[in-house]
Amino acid sequence: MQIATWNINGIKARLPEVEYWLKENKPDLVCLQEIKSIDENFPREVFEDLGYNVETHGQKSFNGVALLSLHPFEEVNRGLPGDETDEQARFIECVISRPAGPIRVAGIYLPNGNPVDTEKFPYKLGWMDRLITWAKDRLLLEEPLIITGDYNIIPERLDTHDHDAWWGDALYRPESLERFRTLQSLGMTDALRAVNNKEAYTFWDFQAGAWRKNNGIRIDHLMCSPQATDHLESVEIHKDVRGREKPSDHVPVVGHFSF
DNA sequence: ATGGCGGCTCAAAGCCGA
Repeated sequence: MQIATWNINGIKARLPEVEYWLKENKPDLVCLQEIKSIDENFPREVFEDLGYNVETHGQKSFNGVALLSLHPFEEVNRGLPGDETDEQARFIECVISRPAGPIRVAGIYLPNGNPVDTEKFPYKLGWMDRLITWAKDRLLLEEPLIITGDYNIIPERLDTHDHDAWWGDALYRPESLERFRTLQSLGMTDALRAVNNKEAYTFWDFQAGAWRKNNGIRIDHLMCSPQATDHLESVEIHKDVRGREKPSDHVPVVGHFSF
């Protein structure tokens, strides 16, 4: 089974690319971030025609996440618990069923958090604290659990082209990394890093020739519970997608699992 | 990154992302 994450930076602008990529790769389950669309305007029929079940948690102009699955959804939950006042659409969770049992997947768009001297940074940290609380609860189920999406976290030095340029940014500083480490210490494994100990980026800025110069960072992750990690076979970063016509600034990351 | 690009929007210039 292939489970993928992709921050598409706007479904309206990216629909032809997403459609092309799905046809080429036929992943079982895709978590999309930054659909930048309300639920009513999401082009679900396009994906349904390709055989996908579609669930969205949209928002006007900004954020918004979606799930596309070739397998029926057994359960879908929208919004990260823990703060009733949070109106940003950044979390959607589902359960799909396989003969061997359920597989639980959460698609997340973790807040960027910049600039760090504004309310955006504590919002990011609070969101991560809520994610940790939620993950602790879900891990008690001892199911295959994959929390995947745009984490807006650079896990380590190997994941940036320029440590000095990024260190101190909301994506790469102690308060953010401490919380990412907490998630790891709970038993969530960084799938890419578990199978590949080399430089591997998932994002290149639109600006300053970042793609041309390979000035990238790795911020899109598949974090796997022990029961999911047991079935992890490989992880592919579809880097070529960044070089296509009218690309997103993120590329798809695909986990291959033996379930 | 003192933001150069790109997407979004009450549709021009401003907000947002990372």
